[in-house]
Amino acid sequence: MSTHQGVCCPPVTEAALDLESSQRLATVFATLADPVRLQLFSLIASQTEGSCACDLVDTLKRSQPTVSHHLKTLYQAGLVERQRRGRWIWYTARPEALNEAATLLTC
Amino acid sequence: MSTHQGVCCPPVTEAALDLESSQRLATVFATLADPVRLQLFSLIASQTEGSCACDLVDTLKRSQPTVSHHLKTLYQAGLVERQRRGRWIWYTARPEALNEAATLLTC
DNA sequence: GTGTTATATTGATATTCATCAATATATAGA
DNA sequence: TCTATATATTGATGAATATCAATATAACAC
Repeated sequence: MSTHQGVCCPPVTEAALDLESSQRLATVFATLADPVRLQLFSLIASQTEGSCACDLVDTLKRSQPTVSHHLKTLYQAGLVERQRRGRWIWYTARPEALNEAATLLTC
Repeated sequence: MSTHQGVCCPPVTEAALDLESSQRLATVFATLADPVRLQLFSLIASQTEGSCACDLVDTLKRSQPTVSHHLKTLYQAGLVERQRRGRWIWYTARPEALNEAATLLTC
């Protein structure tokens, strides 16, 4: 963290972002910008043992392909990890990814 | 901030969000999810005295209506304030809004 | 008043993407 | 192998939105 006019500033306000940095950061926010996907992430993150994908369709009231699509998006953004257990796949949150995003916004 | 299984958790991971909460939070993230809009906000936030809208079109290399549209989005999301000075309108960042967003992500 | 400049709005278009049905892939059990 | 189940992928569609040209509004200078 550095300073700007004597006040501690997060990266977003410290200096103007160039287009490339903006694109990278915007991708993080875009991942959380869909309400269904955000709820999906919250569901997974609220269970320390993670969540079985088999349980998420019912809770979200979305089709299986839609849930699978959102899980893929979260995975590719580094927000969740996946682990196969037999026929099932369990997803767990990566809180580090959240911290990285928050670090961009605050000191 | 409360705890979950003995570990301090931000709201997003503390408990599963319902759909309504997810929609509200997702709106905050969606505002920052466009690279041009994020860069625009960063430009404004990096100047403590704010930025004149008249200077932003050249920097962003977008049309005047496009910049105006993004400024409106930022304003409606509470991320910036506007102030008319003669023929010009100056925009300043509201860092509180950033803190609110970050608070959702971390302890 | 007229003219000039700064910003906002309207309307149209193209792109992105959330969603689902259908299908494919993968794993376990018989 | 065959069947059943869990998850992923493909393809199509509709909705949301980023973008711009044209126009409108607002404020100053004259």
